[in-house]
Parts: sequence; C-alpha cells; structure tokens
Amino acid sequence: MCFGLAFLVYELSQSHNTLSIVKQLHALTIKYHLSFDPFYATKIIRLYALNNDLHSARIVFDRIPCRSVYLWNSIIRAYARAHQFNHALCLFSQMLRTEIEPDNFTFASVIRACSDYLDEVDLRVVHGRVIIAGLGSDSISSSALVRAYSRVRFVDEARRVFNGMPKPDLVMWNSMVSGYGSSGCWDKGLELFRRMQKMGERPDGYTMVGLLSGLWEPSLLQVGKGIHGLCLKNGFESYAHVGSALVTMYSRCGCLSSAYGAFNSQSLPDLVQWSALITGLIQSGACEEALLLFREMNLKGQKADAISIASTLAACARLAMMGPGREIHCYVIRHGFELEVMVSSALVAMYSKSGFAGLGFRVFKAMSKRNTIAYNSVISGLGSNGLASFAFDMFNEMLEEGFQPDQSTFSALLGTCCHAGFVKDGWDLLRRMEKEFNIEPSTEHYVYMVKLLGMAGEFEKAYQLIHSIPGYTDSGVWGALLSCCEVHGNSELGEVVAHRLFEIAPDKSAYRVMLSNIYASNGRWNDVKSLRDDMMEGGLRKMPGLSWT
DNA sequence: ATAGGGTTAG
Repeated sequence: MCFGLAFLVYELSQSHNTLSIVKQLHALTIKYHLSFDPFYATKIIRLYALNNDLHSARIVFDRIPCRSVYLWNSIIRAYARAHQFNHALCLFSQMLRTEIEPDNFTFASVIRACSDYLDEVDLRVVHGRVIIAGLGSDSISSSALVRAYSRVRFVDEARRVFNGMPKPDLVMWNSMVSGYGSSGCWDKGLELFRRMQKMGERPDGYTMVGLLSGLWEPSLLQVGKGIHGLCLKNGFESYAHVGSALVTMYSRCGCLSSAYGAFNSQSLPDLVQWSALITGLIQSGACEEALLLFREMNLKGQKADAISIASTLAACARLAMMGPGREIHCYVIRHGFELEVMVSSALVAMYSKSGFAGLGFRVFKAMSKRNTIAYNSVISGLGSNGLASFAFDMFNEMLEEGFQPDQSTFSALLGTCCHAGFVKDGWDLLRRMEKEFNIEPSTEHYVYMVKLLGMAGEFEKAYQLIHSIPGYTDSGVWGALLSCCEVHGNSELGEVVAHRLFEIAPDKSAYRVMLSNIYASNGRWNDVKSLRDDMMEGGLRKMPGLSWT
C-alpha cells in the first residue's frame, strides 16, 4: 500500500481536518477509484459538511449512482446542520421515492429541519412516517420529536411522545426537560427532573442546561440559585455550556453580580460565555459596561464572531454612540464580517439610531445578502429619521425581492407614518397587514395608529379605533391617546381617558402628570391643585414638572 | 440522536 492510500484511510477517520485537506482527500479517493464507493463518499460528504462546503458535498452526492442509507443521511444532515432546510426536506422526499428506507438517523435530521423551518402540521406528517417505519419507540427519532414538538410550542404533544417510551434513556429525559425549559414551563421541567432522579437516572450537564434555560425572570432567581447549587454539587459547573447557561440565567433574572460570579468562576471563559455576559449587561441597560467588556475580551485575545459583534453593536445603538460603533465597523470590514446579515443589520441600526440614516442606508446598499430583519432595520432607520418616502421604497423593494414582512416590519412602517404624519398610509398599512399578509396587529401597532390619529387631531377616529380592538383594555393604547390629548390640550377627552387609565393602572403616576398638564394648558388651576392633593394622599410626594406652581 | 451567547421593531 502506497503512502497516499494510508494517508487517506487515516485522515478519513479524523474529524478535525481543514477544507484544503478534505479537498486533497477527495482527490485521493478519485485517484484510487474509490470515489463511487458509498463508504468513502459518505466520509467525504461528512468532512465537506463539517467544513461548511455544502456545494462540494452535494457534487459528491450527485455523482454517486448507488446510494446507501448512510449516504442519504450524510447529505440530509449536512443541509439540516447548515439550516438549509428546504434542501434537506427536498432530498428527503427524493429519498422516499427510492427503494432505500429511511432509518432513525434520517428521521432525526429531517425532524430537526421541521422544527426550525416548518410548522406543527408537517411535523405530524413526519411523525406519522416514523410510526409507519416502526420507529415509534426508537429513542433517537423520538427524542428528536420531543425536541421538535417543544420548539414549535406543542409541549403536550412532546410529552405524549415521551410517555410512549417504555424506558426513556438519558437523552430522552434531557430532551423533555429542556423542552419544558424552552416552552416556559420551568416548574414542569423541575418536576420531571425529580421524577428522573427518583427512577435512578443520573442527570448530566445537558439536564442542567435544560432546567436553567426555562428561568427567564427575576422572580425565579431563587430557583436558579438552587439549580446552580446542584451543578456545583455534581461538578457540572466546569462544563462550558453549563457555565454560559448560568451566566444567561442570572442576567435574565436581573442578578448581574451573580452573572459576573458565574463568569469569573470559569478558568478560561470562551466566546459564548463572554457574549452571554455582554448581552446580559445590555439587557439590564448597562451598555457602557458592555462596551468595556467587549474591549476587554478583545484585549484578552478572545476573537469576536458575528453574534458577539451584532450584540455589541446593539449596545452602541442604544447609547446612540457613533464612536465605538464606527470602530467596530472598521473591525467588521477588516475581518470580513460585513458579509454576515446579522452584523450588517446591526450596523444599519447603529448608524440610524445615532442620527446618520444616510450612513446606515449605505451599509444596507452594500449588503450582498439580505433578509427580513435587514429590511426591517433599514426601513425603521430611514423612517425614524424622517425619510418616509425612502422607507416606503425599501418596503416595496423588499416585497419585490420576495421577503415576507413580519410584525416588526409593520411596526417600523407605522412608526414611519407617525414621524411623517401620514394618516392615510397608516390606515392602508393596518388594513394590508391583516388582509394581504395575514399578520394580526398587536398592541404596539394600535399604539402607533392611535398616536398617528391623535397627533393629527382626529380624536374621534382614534377613540373609535381603540373600541374596535378586541380586548381593548390594554393601557398602552389609552396612554398613547392621553399623550396626544396632552399635546393638543384636549381636556374633554383627556379627562375621560385619564380616568379610564386610573382604573386600569392606578399606580401609574405618569398619567396623573399628563392629566395635570392638560388642565394646566387650559388654565384650570383648581383642577391641577386637587389632582396634586390626590397624589399627595396617595403617597406620591413629588410631582414632576409642576414645581413652579 | 440532546446542550450555551443572537441582529430589526417595541
């Protein structure tokens, strides 16, 4: 056996090859007439996929006439991993038309594609096929099903699959626990966790991450601390994934000191842990601190990636700080991150929020790949800087390019109308989003619409609109109307709305201030006084904006 | 076959 073949056989068993080595290996399989052998082809496809060269992987696949299950699985898994779900599913349906039967690994990949790309209905179809194939109690395809049903918010269906397993293995338990976690049922996750322990199944790091992922708010801090304790007791806190789940959990629960603590207890924090902490700081409003931390990360030699850059740019945007934003932009250009849609969308927002919509627009124009979020970003950037017609142009372009607008698109567009005072366009959009795009307007869309009408002085219409909203008790829309009354000094309607708000949200002193401003602008000083006395009784001692009376 | 950080709108 010559050197080349020995090299080939050895390297094929390694998974940490670079793309150039994979290409050499591929060439060797051709040289030794092994390129049509399904075994070698499967390996080559897997290696191309691991190195993100799906194109080459596909070429190899297409050239093999005699395809084994393994070969099909490797190409389907490659597409599913790369989030190219349409390709994955397309290949799956091709496979169903051959005499090769899909196995549990095929189903696992396809189910993964369904949960990220398709909906519950498609998932049920695939589920049916799993059962027909006799894999109903196979743990590999069933745990994929549990995960997928949880991701599309059908936890109960996930539980049914779980219950159908005579003896769930650890992966199965973990999938169900994290299914509960990601669906916001942390208490059910914990219950399942206890049952699992009672049945003698030992949890591992995955279990802990699943439990932690369900803790989203400050009231769950104690629960989180309890789970942290369990991690410490079992030595799981040294796992990188557990570490970053802890950092995230503490930030979400509003306990930044503990987030820092979890971060610092990692001997060598990795990129994900750094960005978990940075994001935690941004969400708690500590944006300057987040920027400093990003710099510290770079100084420590940890290279940033698209996700951490995009998050940090969001901090610059919130601070409306061009300085650091531009610096990061330079870094982005030097390292080629402007090709990442996520990064460029964040850049557009950063420039726009700093008041330089033109620069944002230029970044957008230079993007080679776009998506709905990128369009949302540029539309709101232009619109919120008073460039309404440009914003509408981009909306039309987005539709021509075939991108689906979403809730945020319409928020951005209605916000644009507010800035420009385009009442008619506002009505148009509100109608189109429901009729043409099947998106139900949410409270914030109505808030924009009410503001738009109220600012134009069309109080009647605004009031009617609020009454036409199903379940119109939300304080947001009334607050918007009240602030319009404040601007216009409309005390007749203002009084009605304010009293309504006092009923819905009695503790909101802001509404009392607004009402008092309305009284003041009408010279009704006695009403101003009595409102203030009311507030004093209610324990609200300070009344901002009225210290001069 | 299971796990961590995510850009837009608000």
